[in-house]
Amino acid sequence: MARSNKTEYALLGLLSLEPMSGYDMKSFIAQSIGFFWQESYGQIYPALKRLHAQKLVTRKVSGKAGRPDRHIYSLTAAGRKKLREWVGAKTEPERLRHELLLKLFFGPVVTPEIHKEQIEALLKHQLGRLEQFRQVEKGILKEYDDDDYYPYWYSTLRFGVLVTQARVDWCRETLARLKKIEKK
Amino acid sequence: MARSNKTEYALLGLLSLEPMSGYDMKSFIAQSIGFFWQESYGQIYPALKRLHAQKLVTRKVSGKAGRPDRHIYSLTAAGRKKLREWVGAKTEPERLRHELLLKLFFGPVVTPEIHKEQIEALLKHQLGRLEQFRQVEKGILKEYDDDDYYPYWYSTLRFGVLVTQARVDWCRETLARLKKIEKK
DNA sequence: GAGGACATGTAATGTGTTACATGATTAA
DNA sequence: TTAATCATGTAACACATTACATGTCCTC
Repeated sequence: MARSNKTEYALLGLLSLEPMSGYDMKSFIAQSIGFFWQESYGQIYPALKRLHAQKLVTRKVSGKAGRPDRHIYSLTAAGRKKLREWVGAKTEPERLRHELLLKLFFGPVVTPEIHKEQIEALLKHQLGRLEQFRQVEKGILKEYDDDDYYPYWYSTLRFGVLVTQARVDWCRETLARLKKIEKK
Repeated sequence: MARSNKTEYALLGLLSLEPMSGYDMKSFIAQSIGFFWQESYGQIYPALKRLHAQKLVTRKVSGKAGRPDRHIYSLTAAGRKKLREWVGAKTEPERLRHELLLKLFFGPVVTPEIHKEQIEALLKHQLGRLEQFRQVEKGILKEYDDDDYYPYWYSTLRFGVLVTQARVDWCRETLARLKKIEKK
């Protein structure tokens, strides 16, 4: 493993679903795993070049009239092997860097009112996401019910639901705690 | 705001608690907010230099025999003002980059057994953290009960407890789901 | 005619960790 | 005697986002 470039593994993973271009990858990510993973073109295109140089993917150029060429990448056997190794390798737990919690930690430097505004904004945001997850949950049930991928994709969605719900609960209990401070 | 350097605000915040050195900051962070915020010396020392150049902090050098000099920084009025502005400013929601979820999303590329191992390792880790949080919760109740900071520090801790508990729940339900796949 | 989708790519910039450099004191 | 703690700082490297560059087609 050593210094593993996670972007490269993410792209290999996407190609294990189906052959696609860098452009496809960006929009696929946005529509599916965007809430826990994101990549920019500035990462994707150089990474694809490196993967191609290592023969972990193949490239086919397909041109349509009046459209820029599409570079369609496919996984090679070596690429699939590399992907499998990564999936099986030890995963370091994520580190948070949570700006709102940091602000809250320095509490008395501002009024409780200001912290309340911050948390209300976060709560609103999380409730919106929760609603989105519920919508996706419905969609996934109808479309993919019998697919091999279904339990895996459903599991990632459930992560979103459970963690977002926990964050919503936290916002509410923290708002209540801040109200108590104001009364003093 | 524009391009705000979060490290600098974090350090201003720490100095709002009490004057301290860069070295102090690193260890303070590790013992308190480390689970949602971290800084390295490579960030801290240059940031302190910049804050000093902007007169947001003052520096006093205190030397003890046989020990390297300590540079003790304190917040200036301008620094405190800057800190308050940041706390009140809009906070962008955090973005996750969750490697384990990414691996899971590519599910059928390996056996369910491999995903189970991954999630069991995560579960073990999260349970350890949960236990730590419970210990800190006890400690905080005894020591800081009547402090101005108490509700704020307690709130950050509660975030850890609630979100970690949600992750634990997720691990368990996902393990159950993976078992069903194996049976097929 | 303005803006967005399509499509690939590089450059600049920001931001973060790790390794290196120095060197005394103290505890195992 | 080996390692950890104390203490500051720089340099190298890794990784990510955003801006820039190019250019057509299609929709409002």
